[in-house]
Amino acid sequence: MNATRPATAPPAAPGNPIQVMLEAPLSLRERKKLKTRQTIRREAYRLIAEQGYENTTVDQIAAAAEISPSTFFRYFATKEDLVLTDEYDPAMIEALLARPSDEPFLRSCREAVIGMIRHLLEHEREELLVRMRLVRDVPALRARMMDSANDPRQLYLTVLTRRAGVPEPTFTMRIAATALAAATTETVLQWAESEGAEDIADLVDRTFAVLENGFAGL
Amino acid sequence: MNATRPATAPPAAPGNPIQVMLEAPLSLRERKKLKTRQTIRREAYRLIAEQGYENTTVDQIAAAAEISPSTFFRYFATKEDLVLTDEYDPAMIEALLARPSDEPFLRSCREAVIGMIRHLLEHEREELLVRMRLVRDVPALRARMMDSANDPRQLYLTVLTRRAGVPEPTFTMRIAATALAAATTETVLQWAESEGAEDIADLVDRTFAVLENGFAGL
DNA sequence: CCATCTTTTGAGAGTTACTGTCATTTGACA
DNA sequence: TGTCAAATGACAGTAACTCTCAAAAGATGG
Repeated sequence: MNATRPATAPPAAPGNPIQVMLEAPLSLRERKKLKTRQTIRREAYRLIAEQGYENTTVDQIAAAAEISPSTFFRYFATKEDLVLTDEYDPAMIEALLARPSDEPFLRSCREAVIGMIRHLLEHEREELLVRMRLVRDVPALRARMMDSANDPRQLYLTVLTRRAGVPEPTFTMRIAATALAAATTETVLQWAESEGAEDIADLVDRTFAVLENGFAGL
Repeated sequence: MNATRPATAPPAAPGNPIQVMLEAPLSLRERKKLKTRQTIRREAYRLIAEQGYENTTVDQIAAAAEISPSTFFRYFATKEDLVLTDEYDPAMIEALLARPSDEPFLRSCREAVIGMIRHLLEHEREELLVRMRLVRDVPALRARMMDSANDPRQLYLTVLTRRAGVPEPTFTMRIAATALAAATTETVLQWAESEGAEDIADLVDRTFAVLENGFAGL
């Protein structure tokens, strides 16, 4: 995560660590890679917006991005990853681990989730909405969204395990992480359902209220 | 079996409704269909046990079941459906609706889930274990398992909505159904993880304990 | 039992997401 | 500038589906 390893004196960049990480000095190669990745995504979203997800083929996307289809799969393992991949997990883990470890886990999560979402709303609200709409509408995406590789479950599990200082997660932790991941994901989907009209922080609050109260009143 | 003619006076068959439903007079056509379906599944499981899920092609399954590949897809919309399709939802819904409607929903669920699982263990423990092992090991299956079409989420949602006597599920209900579905599915997967050694009823109890107590102690 | 209608099936061709290989290009670095 | 490693493109292949159409088999009315 620091300089490209190119031991060639990266210029010191002060500021918050995330910024630093994002604006780290990149070699020409890596700048190109990043640019290609962005181009692919941009062209893909454009085509998908025009024609729909299923009607847009990888070949079309590759053509629009001016790369070969082979190259597409070097950037995204599957077509679904175009929509499902993000890079927030490390930040989430950090935010969660930063909370006092004697705080109830649900509370830690609520704070971390709300913090993350605030950040997303500020910086890429539109993209988030587009993505969630797609996940909402395309069955293949909805399914994959819940896959353990891509979803927050592993994240919660990691944090729970580390907080408890045990080597392996317990049964209870697995259940908690799974339920929590499903609930938070569903919350964002419900926000997309309202086309972003609802206050997502409020929705998150209501979600955690259900969980904290043991599903009371149902 | 008898009555090749469903339209005219099916013989009254007393007994429990499920039995009746299952042993209903079937036309020759329908009996054949059922048999084909069973053959496909049996041959598929056999091949999968020998070669693994990914290495077993639909063409192989079709050949083993002595049908054409086209026909395979008339019986199972996708290869995944071979493993993921079951017919327990109606019984689950009934069991849930049969519980007193002033009972806390979580308690109703626990009872219904345990009842259903007891039934499964008695009648098809091995098949359940095989299926859950597959779901556990094959990413594509794990992913699809969580898809709203195949999972218990819709089921819980239906019951919650009907119990409340409202036309549309509320946000809270959606969250609850989602979390609950994820938790129960994960429980069965964890049971498969132990190769069926753990007492599944005990696992279910522990799962509901986590949910009822608002994830306390984590 | 026959004639007709409907459902089920098989054959085959086509699409698309993905995989693997190999030669060529391009940036890194000395 | 020359050498090496990473990135790319061209190409061939696989397997899960989809569609269409004609043949086979069960259902139905006489």
